[in-house]
Amino acid sequence: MAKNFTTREDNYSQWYNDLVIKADLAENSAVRGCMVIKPYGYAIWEKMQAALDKMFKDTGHSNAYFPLFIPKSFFSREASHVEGFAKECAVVTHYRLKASPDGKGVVVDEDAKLEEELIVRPTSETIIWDTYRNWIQSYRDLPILVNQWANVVRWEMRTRLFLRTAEFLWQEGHTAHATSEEAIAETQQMLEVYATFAEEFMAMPVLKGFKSPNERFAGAIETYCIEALMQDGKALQAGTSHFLGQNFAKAFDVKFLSKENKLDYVWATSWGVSTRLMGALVMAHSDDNGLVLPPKLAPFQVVIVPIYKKDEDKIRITEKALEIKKALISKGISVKFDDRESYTPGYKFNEHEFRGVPVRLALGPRDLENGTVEVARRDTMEKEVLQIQDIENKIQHLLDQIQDNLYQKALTFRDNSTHYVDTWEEFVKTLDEKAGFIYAHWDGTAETEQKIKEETKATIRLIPLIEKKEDGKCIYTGKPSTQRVVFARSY
RNA sequence: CGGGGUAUAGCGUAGCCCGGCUAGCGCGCCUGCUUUGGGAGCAGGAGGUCGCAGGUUCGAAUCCUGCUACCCCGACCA
Repeated sequence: MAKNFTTREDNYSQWYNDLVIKADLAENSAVRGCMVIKPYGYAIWEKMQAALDKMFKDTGHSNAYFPLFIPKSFFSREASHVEGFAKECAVVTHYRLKASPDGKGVVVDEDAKLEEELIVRPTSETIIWDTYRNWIQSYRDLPILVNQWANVVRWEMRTRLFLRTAEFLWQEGHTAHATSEEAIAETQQMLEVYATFAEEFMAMPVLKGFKSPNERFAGAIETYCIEALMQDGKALQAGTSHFLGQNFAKAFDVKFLSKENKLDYVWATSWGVSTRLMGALVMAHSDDNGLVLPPKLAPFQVVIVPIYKKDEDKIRITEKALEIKKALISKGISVKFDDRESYTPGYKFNEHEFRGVPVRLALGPRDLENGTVEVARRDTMEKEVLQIQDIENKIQHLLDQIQDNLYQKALTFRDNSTHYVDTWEEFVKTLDEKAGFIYAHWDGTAETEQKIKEETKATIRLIPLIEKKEDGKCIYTGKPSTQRVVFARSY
């Protein structure tokens, strides 16, 4: 059991905050709402990036980079887009400082006022579509399949490490297509990519669906999303993919000539996931002993801790440990040999457990005698002693098992936290007593959705993609409905 | 941005009501010796603008005012 560490039952949000800081993932910075992502946390993000980036490339996308700053006028071009983001934009108004009159520090030089103010991007649709205008003349220029890895700024009132910060890292894909069908297919394809990533790499099951008009991205025709369930029964939006129709093409006058020599507006998509996934990852698997990482995203999959008393043991154990390390590396397993001398084995055990290293090997004099090694897995906290012989294959198998077990555990949890309700009383009761995803009928109006939100804080997380048509009555108004939607309280 | 709370060494805290501090303790840190199969022990040592700025007072960590940051609850949101 970790020292001075809040348990989930005791205070879930405190548990999360403590975990992020004590597992060395991130910390608050001197700038309000902005975090410092520490090396260990960033290493996990890099693993996520690498996996996603490969999936983007495999589906034909290329990376590019667009400016951090966006001319203010660009924003006003697409009406609902401005409306959605205006309240949380950081604005650059000047380009120079000068020594302050009292000689203490610097002040903004009022003479250096920008002719047109610049917005720090909260998302890049506008600058990108302004650019695409010059890239696109005919159907031969399409599709454009571009992604960018970048930071964005949304001036949030209340922030939490990874889950909501004023500045965050993400990727945003922006594609341009000749037809509506192709753009919709792209939107759905990227949703699948996100779902696959969440399930295969993060070991986190997700629901796929699309948003109600209320929850839709500002400027989109349709917003698709994946939603995951956290251990406290709250939902977390883990990724979004938007079909933007011709909204941005019209706003930025991006037209192309078709094969038939007809001029038409270009069809668009955009899609993104952010460092918020780090928060999702923490909350999906971790326990009261600290972080639990799926092997596919762990900075180190295996840590080897040597145990010795005498110097001669140390030499022999180090030699054997390095041998094991080499064998594991030959199988593509990432290994850290923790030979720090200033910490005891017990200390190291606790530290690596807290940081979520999937597998720990402990190697001492007894093991040398017997040709064995002690293997401890983080997900179940089980220990066993194995023959060193063929250890690389055994560990590889174990890592696969851990990855799978984490997914199954999360899936079982989600299944047990998914409820079907048909009456308002049941709905309110389930929300308060069980939380989780609630499938219920809704009359399809924004008013009803808003009322439900006001009364219960629950929102429609998504309208399931796989349409199971089922006649029913709206839990709030009793009006007819043809399909259940998913409600939950959310992050 | 509204309501509440907190701010003392790297971290966690005592002291604050009732001013007298040369600011105490635990963890961590440094040095040495002994240790090492689940957060080692002993000895010695370093480390503080008491969040910031004013004010009251012979004297302020302590009382007053303003500001800032963080936490919790709302509104907003990935």
